[in-house]
Amino acid sequence: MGTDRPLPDLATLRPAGGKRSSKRDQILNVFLRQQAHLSADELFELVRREKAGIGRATVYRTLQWMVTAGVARKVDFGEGRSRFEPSYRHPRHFHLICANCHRSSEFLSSDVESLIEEIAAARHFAPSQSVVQIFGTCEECRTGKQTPTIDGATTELVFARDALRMAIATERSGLEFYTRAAAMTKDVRGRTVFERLAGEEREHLATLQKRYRELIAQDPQLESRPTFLFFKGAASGLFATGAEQLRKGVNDEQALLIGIECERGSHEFFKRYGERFEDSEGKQVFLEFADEERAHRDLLVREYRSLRERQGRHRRSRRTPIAKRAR
Amino acid sequence: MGTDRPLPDLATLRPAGGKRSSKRDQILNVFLRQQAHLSADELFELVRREKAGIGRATVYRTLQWMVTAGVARKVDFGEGRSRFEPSYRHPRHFHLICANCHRSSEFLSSDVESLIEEIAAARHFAPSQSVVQIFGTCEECRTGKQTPTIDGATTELVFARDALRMAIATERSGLEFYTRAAAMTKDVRGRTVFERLAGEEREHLATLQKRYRELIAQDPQLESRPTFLFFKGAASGLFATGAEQLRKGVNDEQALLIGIECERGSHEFFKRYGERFEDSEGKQVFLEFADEERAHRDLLVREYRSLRERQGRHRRSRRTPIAKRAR
DNA sequence: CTAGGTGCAAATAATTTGCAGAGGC
DNA sequence: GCCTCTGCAAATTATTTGCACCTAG
Repeated sequence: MGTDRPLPDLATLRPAGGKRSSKRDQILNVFLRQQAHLSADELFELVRREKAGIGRATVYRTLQWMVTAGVARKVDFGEGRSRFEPSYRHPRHFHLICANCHRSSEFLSSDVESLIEEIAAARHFAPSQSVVQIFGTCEECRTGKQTPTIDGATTELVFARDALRMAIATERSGLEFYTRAAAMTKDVRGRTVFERLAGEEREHLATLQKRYRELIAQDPQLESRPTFLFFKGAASGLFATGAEQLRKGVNDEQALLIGIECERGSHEFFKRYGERFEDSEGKQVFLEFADEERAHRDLLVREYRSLRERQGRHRRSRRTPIAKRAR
Repeated sequence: MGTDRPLPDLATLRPAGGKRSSKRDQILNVFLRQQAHLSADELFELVRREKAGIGRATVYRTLQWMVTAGVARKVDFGEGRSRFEPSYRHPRHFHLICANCHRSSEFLSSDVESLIEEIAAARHFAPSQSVVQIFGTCEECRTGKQTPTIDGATTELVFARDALRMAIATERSGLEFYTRAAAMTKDVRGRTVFERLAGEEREHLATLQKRYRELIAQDPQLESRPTFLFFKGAASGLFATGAEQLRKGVNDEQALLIGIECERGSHEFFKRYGERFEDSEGKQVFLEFADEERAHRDLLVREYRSLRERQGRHRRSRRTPIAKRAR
């Protein structure tokens, strides 16, 4: 398990501020291979087991340095000593901590993050890091029965799974939006655009689902593992609201504008989230999806311009069209 | 300042599990008078200043006991030592912690709380306590200029202020809802009910605003102090959604049902929040408001029943699609 | 009378520091 | 050669414990 996980390039991770060092690399190496939250002393033990002659103080000093360098993050579960975790994978994440078995499990929540940002902004506070810890009793300690978990070895997979789930939900909602928009658009060209987008969504949906199935195949338990990434907006968000607006009745132009707005928002979201993470399948999914959304938006924008132009031409008498291709 | 803040009854706070004790009361007393987050040693210093002959160990033991007894809460700001805060005032609250000046400031957020609950539920985790800490730089450290703060002496006032603000926002939104509902309701009796409710909202709104002004008069800076209680749903929540639905067009019966739903939700929220806190003006506001919402809901329910009854009587001549309400 | 509370000093535990020597640039 | 890193041991800091003594019920 796990030792074969691709480690990030040490040179990249170790920023300026210290000498090349030999021992540091040793310690860093051992540290990065771990998947649990280590205490300084546990790390010391591990290091000494691999190579004798490294002092405890050095481990402490190296940990300090790793934290200031941003390679490691210090977490405090209230045990009276600090634990450390590599920070390269998920820049921000939060913890569920079982008061009984002392194990911790991680999660991401873009909803919590944005609330925190809002609150900080309201207080004119410049946030640098936030800690969210939910203490309580885990399912296993409560019911006794063992349930699939997310450990270091599976985090990547689960993250990818959740990214895909979000993308699929958004895609579904987009498909519904475009289908509805196509059905109600009067302008022929506009309708064609919506139909084309609906088609693309359908196609891409199929791709995503295939990819999802492939991912699932990598770990038979993957689907039953707990949610890692919480985000309420994916399915119930932009496109759903857009479809809602369509239902109330709008004209062709408005439908296009709504579509543009949805794609823009969706693109922003996926891009922002995708950029937050280190290389991984999940990041990939986010970024690809962001790209697709932008392409769609561009298409809609072109169509919107064209519609306006044709309307303008019609409204006046007839003028020579200037086929301006945006990009 | 501040020593005259009414202290909660010691007998109530000190639960079974220990002897009457004399020193403990001393320590507890000093502790409860404080408004800052004390470290064990700081408390020891304070206690020894008031009465010599109390050992450091006793302070530590008493703090431990206070925590298990639920009188105090242990907070960890990552300084390598624990701090403690009395837990009687706000059962749950979170912290903004300035990494520069090491001061911390508190906030409440029902939004964060509910997200946390959702996440815990999704993970089948039974949460008991949650910690949210936002580390960063406070406004004062960043800009140098001093801004009004929330300290122990003003927390109660600010909490009451925010409770009132929420109530006022909800009331406003309710007023709009009922005004709109009254305007579009065809049934005379139903319209009268909506008008009456609109009237009540208007009246209560005036009361709340008066109360708000009185509160503000107690502290000239009160209005400019930062937000303590974050809750997005108050103004933009239930009633606003309800009004939105009205705008889309509904019949009398549906309008009543929407009203009932809004009042129910609103009542639940204010009740739940009101129950969470120790005696204070803010709690008062929440509970009173909860009561009012329930009264309104009851009125609407009665009216709804009456309408159904009357419709039943004239069933054959009226076009009455009976919207089945599940839930 | 007796269980639990208390002070003091000593013990732990986690982490830091002083200092002489080693190693990278 | 200079400056930083490193190991070791000693120091510091926060907190706990052992133990003889006290006090409320």
